[in-house]
Amino acid sequence: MQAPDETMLERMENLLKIAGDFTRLKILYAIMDGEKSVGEIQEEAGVSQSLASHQLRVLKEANLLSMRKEGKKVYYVLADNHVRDLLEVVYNHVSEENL
Amino acid sequence: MQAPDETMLERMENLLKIAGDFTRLKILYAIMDGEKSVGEIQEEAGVSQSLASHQLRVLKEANLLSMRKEGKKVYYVLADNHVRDLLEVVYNHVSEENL
DNA sequence: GTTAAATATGAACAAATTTTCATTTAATGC
DNA sequence: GCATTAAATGAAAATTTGTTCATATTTAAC
Repeated sequence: MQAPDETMLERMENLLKIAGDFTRLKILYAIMDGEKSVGEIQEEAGVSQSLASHQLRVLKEANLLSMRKEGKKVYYVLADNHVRDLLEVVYNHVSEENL
Repeated sequence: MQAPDETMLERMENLLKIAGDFTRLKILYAIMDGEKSVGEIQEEAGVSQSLASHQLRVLKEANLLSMRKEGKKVYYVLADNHVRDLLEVVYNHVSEENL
């Protein structure tokens, strides 16, 4: 098999790096079922306001999330189903691990 | 959807972190088609002997690789097809990105 | 037992990342 | 306008990570 070119590998690296963080994983799962406000996300993920906001920005910049403002609140959603697929594959892998 | 428990999330984090590195991605693709010796891997991935060895250990400890010794040489292979699946999903995601 | 080849290891350094804390901006209601 | 709520931001501290360099181990050949 031919390995992806450097640019592709870099993008893959970036996506994996961004998904590969405990806080961000919790955030992603918090909005699996649909959009949530920052406040709801921080509560469900159990992280501080600032941390939620910082990591939401990271996820957004990586195009894993999109957002919408309504009044004082900001709502985030998964950008598409790739994220869901990725997390599913990863979940399946680790649940079949025999440790 | 119910988020995976903390232990699962940690394992997922770990797998994603380990896959999310340029050098390690190159190594993984180097052995996509079958086992290779460390020497072949370092050449194909274009990294130093020491770096190849260090990262092979990381991949091995994460159970992404298994190895076999034969004479002076050590051969590494992908541990299973999950790795392939994961990289495929990630590749598909990034190739559909509109940047 | 020496030498050479292949791989592994440990320590040190540089760089990147995650988190916290304090502050700021934006939107609303009074 | 002022106060309040929600979210974002910036800088600093804390931690983790990736890489290199030098050295060690292992195996085989002589």
